[in-house]
Amino acid sequence: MAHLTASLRHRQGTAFAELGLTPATARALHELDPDRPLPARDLADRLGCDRSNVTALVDRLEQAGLVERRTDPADRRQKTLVVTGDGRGVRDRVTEVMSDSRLLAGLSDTELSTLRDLVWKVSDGGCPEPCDPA
Amino acid sequence: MAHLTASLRHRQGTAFAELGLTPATARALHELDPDRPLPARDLADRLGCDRSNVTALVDRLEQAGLVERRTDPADRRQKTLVVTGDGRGVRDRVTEVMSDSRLLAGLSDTELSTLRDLVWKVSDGGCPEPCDPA
DNA sequence: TATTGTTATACTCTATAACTATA
DNA sequence: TATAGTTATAGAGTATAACAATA
Repeated sequence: MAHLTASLRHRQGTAFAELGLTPATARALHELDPDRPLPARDLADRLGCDRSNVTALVDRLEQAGLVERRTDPADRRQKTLVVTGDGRGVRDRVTEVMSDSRLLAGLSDTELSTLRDLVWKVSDGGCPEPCDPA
Repeated sequence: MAHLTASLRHRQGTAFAELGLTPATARALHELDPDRPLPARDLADRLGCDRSNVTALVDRLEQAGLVERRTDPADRRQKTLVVTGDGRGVRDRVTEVMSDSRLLAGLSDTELSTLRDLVWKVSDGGCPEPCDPA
């Protein structure tokens, strides 16, 4: 198990680095909806982390030209996050990496669905929150 | 997959915290041999990280009374790490948590061995080093 | 000269708390 | 007063580089 998670993280981290992203910024980009602006607060919820972290994450995505901040006219406290044209392309690559096509290429369809079932069975027993929801 | 790794890390992190350990110190303690002193350099190799990090990790384990530093008489550059009596008990608990008995309790023996086989098959294709070995 | 452990430093990730501007 | 985003700060984890002691 430890072997699997280490292997997964290492390969994804390397692939993300080639896109100029860290694992956290890659995941943030992945959680954004390319077709609909998302308030920063909602992104924090999706990432399961505090809003304060989203600021730095989006700073870097914005600096890379992948995301834009826009003030919501309806509620001027909110800033919505919009994926740019460049951002869409990079986000697609991130999604590919996350679906682990290379990683799972060695498995047959049957093995793949068996693995998926077992993984779900194992992980469903646990807390759904990745971070402490206190 | 992401769900599984997040769930795993969350549960282990919580269990380690109850032992007064962080994930990294728990893993360091786990990699030590309770019956044979290990040079700090070898611990770094087992953890797949730089020697410089081992210093702080062992500092905390030593402060908690779980590990002792001893200068190797044969090569006075080396300091060997010895697990104390207290350390053995805590290390046993860490090993239990890592074997994930609670996590895997819902699976039958057959399912368990199938899962193990598939996980091995998937992870074997990757780089065995968790960190950048450059 | 090469190696062991340490220190100093930096960057990423994440958490809390205080601040601002809105509402 | 409550909320959204920001800033400041802290700690864990990990990396590189330079250093002292030893080989």
